[in-house]
Amino acid sequence: MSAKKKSAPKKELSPLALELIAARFRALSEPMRLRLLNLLMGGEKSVGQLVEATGSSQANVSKHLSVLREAGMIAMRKEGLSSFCFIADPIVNELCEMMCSRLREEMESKVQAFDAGI
Amino acid sequence: MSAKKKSAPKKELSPLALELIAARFRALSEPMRLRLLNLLMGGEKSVGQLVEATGSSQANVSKHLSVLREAGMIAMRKEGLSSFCFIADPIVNELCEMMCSRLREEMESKVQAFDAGI
DNA sequence: GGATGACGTGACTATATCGCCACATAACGA
DNA sequence: TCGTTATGTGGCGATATAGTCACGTCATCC
Repeated sequence: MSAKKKSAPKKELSPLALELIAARFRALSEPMRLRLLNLLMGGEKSVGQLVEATGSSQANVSKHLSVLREAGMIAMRKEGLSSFCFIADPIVNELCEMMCSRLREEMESKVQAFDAGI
Repeated sequence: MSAKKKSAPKKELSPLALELIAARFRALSEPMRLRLLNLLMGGEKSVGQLVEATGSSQANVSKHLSVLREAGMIAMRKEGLSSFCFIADPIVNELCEMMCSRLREEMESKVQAFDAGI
């Protein structure tokens, strides 16, 4: 074949791949879902615990958990009456921490620019 | 102070931080914007070039570029009649490549599970 | 000055999503 | 079986967003 794998001067992503990637980012694009993920980073929790921790309604939490589950970011484990959620994709931690540190850098640079009188 | 920086057993994110992080992920949650970013990974391009490459309308491309610009992911450079766009935040490459490779892993594991007859 | 090309922007429609409500479902105990 | 508890789900209204159309703006060329 003439195609060389390592060169790849221009790799166009297929519409399906674009939609899949967008869907995963979309799952992370809501503050409430980020909050739930942030809580789950401290270990698995039941839906009720998440409801109490967030102060939101149970229905709302349940729907957001469904979104995260369909995106493959969390998984559920049933135990008696309760359903326990846990992070199923380690990429969640990486992505969130990366974004957090990046935001912190930006804000700090803005503070520096402000202090410099620019 | 009693608070130790390195321990941080539970770090709750502020509503502002959550909204800022969500806004950045939201900018990446649309296939068309991912497509534009993917094109810009090959180097800076004018708006017209992006319009031609995507086949979308000029107005639509312009609006998506505005979203990416407000999210701080790209920047513009005017040269004569044209405006050239380029990726301003290196996190874009990392995030997209990370997500791409993660998706590839998942799909491959699904293929293996399918081949295994599960 | 007037015409042209490249780009941004406001108005509009269609669609998607959030949060809430009520209700349905499943598991457990008396 | 009946009631209680924990969770999932369909419907609803309000809001947000993608895409399109038309128009405005700015730089360039005649």
